[in-house]
Amino acid sequence: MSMLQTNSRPYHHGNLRQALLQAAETALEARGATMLSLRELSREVGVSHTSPRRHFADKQALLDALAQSGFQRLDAALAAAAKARARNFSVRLTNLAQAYIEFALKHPALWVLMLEAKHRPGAPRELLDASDAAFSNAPALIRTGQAEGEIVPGDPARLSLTLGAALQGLVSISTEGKFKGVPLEALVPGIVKHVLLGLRPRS
Amino acid sequence: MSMLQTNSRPYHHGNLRQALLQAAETALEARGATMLSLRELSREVGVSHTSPRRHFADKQALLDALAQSGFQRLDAALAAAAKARARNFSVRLTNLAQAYIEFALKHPALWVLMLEAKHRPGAPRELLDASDAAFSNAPALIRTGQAEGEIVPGDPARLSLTLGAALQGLVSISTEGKFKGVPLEALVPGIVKHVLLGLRPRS
DNA sequence: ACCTGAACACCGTTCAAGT
DNA sequence: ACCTGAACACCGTTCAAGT
Repeated sequence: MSMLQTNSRPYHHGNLRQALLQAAETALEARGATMLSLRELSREVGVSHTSPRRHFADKQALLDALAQSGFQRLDAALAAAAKARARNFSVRLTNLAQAYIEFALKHPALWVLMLEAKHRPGAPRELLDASDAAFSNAPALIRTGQAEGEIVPGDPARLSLTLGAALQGLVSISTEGKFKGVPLEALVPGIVKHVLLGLRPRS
Repeated sequence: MSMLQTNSRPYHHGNLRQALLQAAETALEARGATMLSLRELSREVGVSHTSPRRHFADKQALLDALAQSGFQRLDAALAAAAKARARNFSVRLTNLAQAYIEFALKHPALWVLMLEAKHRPGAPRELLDASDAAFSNAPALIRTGQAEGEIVPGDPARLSLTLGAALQGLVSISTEGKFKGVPLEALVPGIVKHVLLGLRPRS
């Protein structure tokens, strides 16, 4: 009866949306996106299998919401890394890069989900906005670098595309956080150096 | 009866494995990986829903085989692009890059499947081998560049990682083949140039 | 408002059986 | 060898109904 209801789990659950997202993320990292079942999530959260419908139109909507929260957390992590003061520009750039890699390696399944969700035709606007926000951190730092004379002139978005793409690709190319046995974290400084100095010899 | 059998579709189908892979790829690009059903593929190919079992242990095995064939085709496309003769090195590098981008944009759903399959823990060795082969084209070209004095000395694998990652990331970052409205093909020369010359001003 | 239970039309996978 | 049909234990989604 109602006497059994507690504040942490009232009749109307109170937090079903958040509880479902949390359970989904755990299940996602543990068993993969293919194995994720709304019914199973409902069971874990302790609610009937039709309840999620109140908060998510369908399974895809739940996955989109999860991806969106991922982009928001990525944005926060990158912003924090970019804000950290450091003696020279390339160190700050490396810090941003490391934060990016760290996030991807920490939530590998969520990472894949984020990319998929973003690419899907008809992805919700909110999701794309969250993604754009996260990917605006690198251009902002590049702009700072230009002001300091550390970066060639040009459109910051275009210039940071090379760095951002290299980092994004580093994660995609690697398997289990490594490339040819070397952990990605150890590869980041080299990547940043190459992007700054280029592969062509400086006569 | 047996009189109705034709050479193109004998009783034992003859080509069920290939037919399933073809149908799967078509369905994949048309409806997405989530919507892909073995039973539906069986119906399309005209076979009972248990027949795929003869050729693929389970659904994942079929997807892995599809991803593997993707890597093999990517390898062929990249090898062809790298072989094409061109006056100077950076043009050859750009050609390779364009072939890479072209493949990814031509088969977007297959592309995602390939990356996922490769990242999945327990991915079959054959799949990883096919992936490694495809990703060996860039280091090979970098090695050539070093011989011509166009690329700084160093481990070709490490050096080409920056280029390969940048291209891979370019696809991942983009939505519907565009980045901020600009088609990826138009962005490739700039990326290659940045990777060669670097973002830091050349005094 | 928020949640439930029954019902519908699907799945993937297994297994004994057919040619 | 290769394929089939029935059966099992699941899905996602819909809908009328409960508090």
